[in-house]
Amino acid sequence: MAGVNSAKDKVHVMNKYDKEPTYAIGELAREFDITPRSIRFYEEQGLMSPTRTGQNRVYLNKDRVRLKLILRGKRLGFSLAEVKTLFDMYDTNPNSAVQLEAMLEMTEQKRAVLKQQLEDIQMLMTELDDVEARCREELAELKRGKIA
Amino acid sequence: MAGVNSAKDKVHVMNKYDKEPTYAIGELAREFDITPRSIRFYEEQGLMSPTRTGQNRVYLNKDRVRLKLILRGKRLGFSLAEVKTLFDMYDTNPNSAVQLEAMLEMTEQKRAVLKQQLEDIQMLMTELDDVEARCREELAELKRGKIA
DNA sequence: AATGTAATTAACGTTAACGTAAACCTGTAC
DNA sequence: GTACAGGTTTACGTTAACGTTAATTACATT
Repeated sequence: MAGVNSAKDKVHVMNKYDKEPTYAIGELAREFDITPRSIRFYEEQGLMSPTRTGQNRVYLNKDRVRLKLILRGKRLGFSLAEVKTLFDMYDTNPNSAVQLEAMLEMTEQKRAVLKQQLEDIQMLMTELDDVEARCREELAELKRGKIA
Repeated sequence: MAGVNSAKDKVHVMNKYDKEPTYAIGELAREFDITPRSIRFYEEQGLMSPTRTGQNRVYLNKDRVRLKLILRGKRLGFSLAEVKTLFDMYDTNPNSAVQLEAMLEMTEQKRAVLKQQLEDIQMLMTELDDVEARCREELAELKRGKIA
């Protein structure tokens, strides 16, 4: 359905004195450079629940914020399931100590993973240095005619 | 088949004066804390080719080293396919000038990728720092009773 | 009326890296 | 002489995060 955000449509969800902006799925998709399919998938996983106009999804600011948080979580290396548990906690008991500590625990975990990756990368880099040095040496010898 | 590494079996692959150690699949699996299934899978993907005693796989030191490299590559986020191309490059014509040049080019590429990954990880870490700091602050305020 | 654009649901496809039977063989130990 | 421990192949199952049709609906424009 086109024109979800046209003036005519918006009459259904807000009036002249209540103009919270709404978004169609395509708009959000473009804004965050993802596909509508992804957004529907997030909903299917229980990460969002936009309202409807007829059968069309209508997103409010809170939904947009949620989407932003989902993507941010993904960038941080959280799975959708992990993001969902955070959301669920926030939904049932916002800003509780329990929730904050859960968040801290998760970030600690990710930090450990990242630390391991850093060490591995540094090890591989020195190994690359080795391989490269040996390559250059063999090449030099080849060109000096010492081999072949 | 049990006892691949028994003295009797080893007669087939080495004598009193040539004692390169051999490993059964289960030994390597335990040593690196993976399953035999994984090791067979790596072979299926062309990453290793252990010798056989009858139908049983027998691993030499070079195979063990390969396995170690595979696992390190995985920890670094390389796919098995990527690890394989690296192996293939090293295996084919290790001494030709052309191959050496190609290898150098490849290591340069990998180095660039690793550098990018390093930067990404560092960015993620600072983002995690941010999130964590805000969490701790909110927690502190909670405990000071400033928020119910 | 026809065309175009955006939306919907349903459901199967994809990729990587294995997990998990099932059915078999076989040397070693009790 | 049989049970066990470990090995074998073959092949289908699993997970995450979507991609990709397909078939349909509905509004907007020409």
